[in-house]
Amino acid sequence: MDAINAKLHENSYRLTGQRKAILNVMLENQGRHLSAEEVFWEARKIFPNIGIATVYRTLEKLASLEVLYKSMFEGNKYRYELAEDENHHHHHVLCLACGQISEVSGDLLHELESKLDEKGYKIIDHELKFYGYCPACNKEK
Amino acid sequence: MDAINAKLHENSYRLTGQRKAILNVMLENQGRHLSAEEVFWEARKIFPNIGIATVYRTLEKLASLEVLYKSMFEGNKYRYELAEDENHHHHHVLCLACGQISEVSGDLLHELESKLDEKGYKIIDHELKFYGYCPACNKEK
DNA sequence: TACAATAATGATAATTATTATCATTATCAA
DNA sequence: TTGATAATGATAATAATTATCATTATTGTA
Ligand SMILES: [Mn+2]
Ligand SMILES: [Mn+2]
Ligand SMILES: [Zn+2]
Ligand SMILES: [Zn+2]
Repeated sequence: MDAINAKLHENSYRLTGQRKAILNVMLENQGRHLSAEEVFWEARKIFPNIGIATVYRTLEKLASLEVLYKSMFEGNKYRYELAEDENHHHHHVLCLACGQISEVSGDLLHELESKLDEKGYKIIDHELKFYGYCPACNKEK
Repeated sequence: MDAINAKLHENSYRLTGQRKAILNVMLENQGRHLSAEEVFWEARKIFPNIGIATVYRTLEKLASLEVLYKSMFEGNKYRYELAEDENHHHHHVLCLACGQISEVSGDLLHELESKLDEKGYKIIDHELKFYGYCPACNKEK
């Protein structure tokens, strides 16, 4: 939290009550991937008058500072999670039956990236999603 | 085109003039990734009265038959392209400077997929995107 | 401490892509 | 030819996000 505060301060972003509330929501929900609206309702429990615009603005700001990581799963809305590692993020498995999002840490993509380097590309980041069935749903069939 | 017609027929989807126009647009733009609106304007040149709703409906249908492949790049709108291979699709490199989308064929993901299999997942598909600079933009710097 | 500059907020309007509705028209199979 | 069904186009509705703007809060400085 102090690290985050410092990061905000560096960029002259003020750590207001609203932003604190949103950060608390994200900290309390580590491992989950929350939509802006979900964050909004959780944040209201801590800071009742917070507006949805502030939630969107704050999530955006925190994502741009890489405090949060923003991604899209079903293709209609963004979801946010705390960005643990500075350098590289993990990948996701989306269950086609129950919608559960689980995570994969292994990173076999450097090989492919270096192939692209050889071709003249400069790869900065990548995003990988798996679609399938989680162990629970897979067992049921 | 005959293969596509057969596919439509199997599912009792009629190959109307509008659908033919849209398919022509996609065939004439192989390698490109078109949004619904781009398809709409191109299709109007062939079939002037075609409506945007028909374009959306047709793209959706063709994607569900795997004649087209649908994906999202910048996070606001879907893009469509002809699906060449029945089995597995290619991956994309999005240039952070010029926005150009290029393609990668190599597929090193089976390794990761089999690791997930061992954990009890059943992986059906995956989606991989690289973000970086294309050779041209990379040279400029 | 008071003040002026600046940043942040909340309400709400606007935007954008997509989907739903529905009356009309086209196509198919018998 | 005809009746059933599918497809179409115009347009309304939806849903997520962004923009606007007047008001309020915070900050560093005099
Ligand atoms: Mn995650
Ligand atoms: Mn492609
Ligand atoms: Zn599941
Ligand atoms: Zn480029």
